Order: sequence, then C-alpha cells, then structure tokens
Amino acid sequence: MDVQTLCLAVLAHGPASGYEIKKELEEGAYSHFFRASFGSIYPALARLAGAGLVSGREQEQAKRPDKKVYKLTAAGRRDLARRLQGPVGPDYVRSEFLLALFHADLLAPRRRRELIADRIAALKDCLARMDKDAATAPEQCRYEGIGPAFVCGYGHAILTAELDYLERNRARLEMTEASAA
Amino acid sequence: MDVQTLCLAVLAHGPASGYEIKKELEEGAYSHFFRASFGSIYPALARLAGAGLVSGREQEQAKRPDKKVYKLTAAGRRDLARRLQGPVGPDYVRSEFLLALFHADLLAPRRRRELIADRIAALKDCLARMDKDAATAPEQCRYEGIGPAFVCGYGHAILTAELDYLERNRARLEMTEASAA
DNA sequence: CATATCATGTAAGTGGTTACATGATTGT
DNA sequence: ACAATCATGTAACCACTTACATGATATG
Repeated sequence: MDVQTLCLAVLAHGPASGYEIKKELEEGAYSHFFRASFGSIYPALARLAGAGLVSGREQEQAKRPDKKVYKLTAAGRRDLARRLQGPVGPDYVRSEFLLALFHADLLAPRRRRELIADRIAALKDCLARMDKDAATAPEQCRYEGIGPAFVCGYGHAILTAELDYLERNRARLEMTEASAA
Repeated sequence: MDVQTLCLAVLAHGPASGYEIKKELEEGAYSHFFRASFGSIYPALARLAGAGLVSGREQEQAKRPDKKVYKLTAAGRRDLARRLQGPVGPDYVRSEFLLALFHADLLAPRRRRELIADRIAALKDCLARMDKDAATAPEQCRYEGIGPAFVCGYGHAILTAELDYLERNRARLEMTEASAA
C-alpha cells in the first residue's frame, strides 16, 4: 500500500492540496494508521494526475502562496475502490516505546518513569482531541459516514485500553531494581 | 531505530543465529512491535560483528546446515543500553485493514463482513497463542523478567480491546448499503 | 527579530524488501 | 513427489525520508 493509494483515499473525502493532505495525515484521523512526508506526497500526486486518477487546478490565494487543489476523477474513484478490494496485508507496527520497555532491565528507574509518564500524557492528549472532534458539529466534519466513525471508534478503543493498562500496571515497572528483585 | 538495534535487542535475551532472530521477530513477542527480513538481518549482524558488539561462532549441526550463533559482547550490551536511553520516536502504524474500513462506503457488504471476520479470527488466534505461551513454563521461557511481561500484557490488552470493539460494533458496519442509508 | 505557517517541489541518500542462489532433511 | 523447514548470504530494486531551494505573511 503506497502513498498513491493514500492520496486517493484522502481525496475521496473531498478536494485538497498536497499540503492539506499532509496535514490530514499527521493531525487527522489517518494519523492513527498511516504516515507520509511531502517528498512522497507531491510526486505521488503528480503521477496520479498523469494517470488521470486525479485532476489538479491551480488556485490563487490572497496573502498566501498559490496552491494546487486536487480532486478525484471518476476513474480515480473506481481505481481506489479496486485497490481496496485487494487482500489487506497484516498491520505493520513499529514501536520504539515498547522496544525500550521490553528491555526495562537495562533502564534506570527514572527512565522507566519518564517513558511511562510521557506515553500517558500523549495518550490523554490524543483522546482529548478525539473526544473534542467527535463533539463538534458532526455535520461540518470532513469525514462523515459509517467508515470513519467505525475506524475512529476503533482507534479510540485501542488508546483507551493502552491508557487503562498503563495506569493499572505502571507500578509494576516503576519499582526500583532493588525492590523488583 | 534500525535492524541493528533490533538484533542487539533480541540477542540481549540469549545467543541466536540470524535465522532464529527472524523467527523470533515473526512469531515471538517482538512480532507485535517490529519486523525485519533476512535481507536486512544478515548484513546487520555482519556489521555488528565488525564493530565488536556481537561475537559469532560457527556451529556444526547433524542433519542440518551449519549455523552462526551470535551473542552480545559486553560492549554490545552497553551499546544497546545507550541506544535505549535515546528519545523514543512515535509509534509507526500502517494498517491496510483500517484504511479499507475507513472507506466502507466503497466496499460491498460481503467484503466488509469478510474483512471483519478475518480480523476477528486473526485476533482470536493471536490471543490464544499468547495465553498458551503465558501458561507454559514461566521458567523455561526465553523472555523472563518484568520488561517482557509488561510488554506482553500491553499487547494482550490492545488485542483484547480490538476484539471487543469488533464484536460489539460489527453490526453497524455489516448492514447493507440500503439499510445503512 | 526570530520563528511558525502556508505552499510546492527536487535531489540525494537510506533503509529496507524481494528475489535469487544453494542444498540437505523432514513431513504430507 | 512436493512442500515446508532449516540455514546463510548477495544483488537488484524500491519507496520513502531528509535536506535543500524559495518566499510571503503572521505571530510571539
């Protein structure tokens, strides 16, 4: 699953520029299950346009640089649907946090506490943003429909479980080596 | 966080060959938060050996190809500890499953059912294996100590939350377009 | 006065995967 | 017979990231 498919997917919810797609990926709902940088988004968009799957139109802006707003073509929407029919690969997860905690025995107690505290803060922050997003104007939301709602609920459930686990079990890990032995 | 660090991490729990490290990564506890292929493991091991962080010794085997068993040197263990002190980056997740469900409106009802059913089966399978592993001989386990136990519990909590969410909410998604509209 | 946001794009570099090469042994 | 497991390694390829190039406007 490459960045091209990802751009197609974001554009399925409405027109956007490369810059806006990036923002969507790092702040929006997609941030929980995908990522991409400018260096891959812009070339992907150019190739999609070349293949006729998206159409871009230059848009002038007052007091801001011009931007190229892309939108899905009919062919692009069909292509996305076709790509989503294909077999889904397994989730790919890479967590430096869990790698570090897996080796808690090599970590100083304060380092363990720091890791856990930071993660708890990040989880709370993320959950707060999700709750706020869900509360504000369900009509004017960029993502409507059953799919986004289902996936957001999925992400919310995972984050809640993580937070719950950490709060219940942090004491086990934060003991000093001496008391743990 | 590269494959070298990962190899160092696996070897911190005991000596292993490249082949065994790969198995550990796709079947063992690490599979939940990291991945790597032979094409990256063997060169990583060679470079670690060159840097004196691991030492390899050829081991002949009856009725099996020879293998090179690597183990951490004192310098390697120090180096791993140092690497784990560094700031941990954010988790990297890439889920084709969630990308597909995010666009449930482009999926046929039976496709949605198929995706959910497959995922539920995979989750149950994974949880069953974890429960079995946890039950059998805590003494002879490759991974002992608080770190692995904590991380396994973490993974278990996430998988359980996913399974729970899917079973509670699958009906929302599996309705036909007609009844959903 | 410096930093952040908005905005697009390219080039170099990297870190990885896939496929290939090789071959005995064990299970179906 | 055929596929899977055990076992190591290389080479070609690929997608993606980082850094660079450019520049206006807003914010602290």
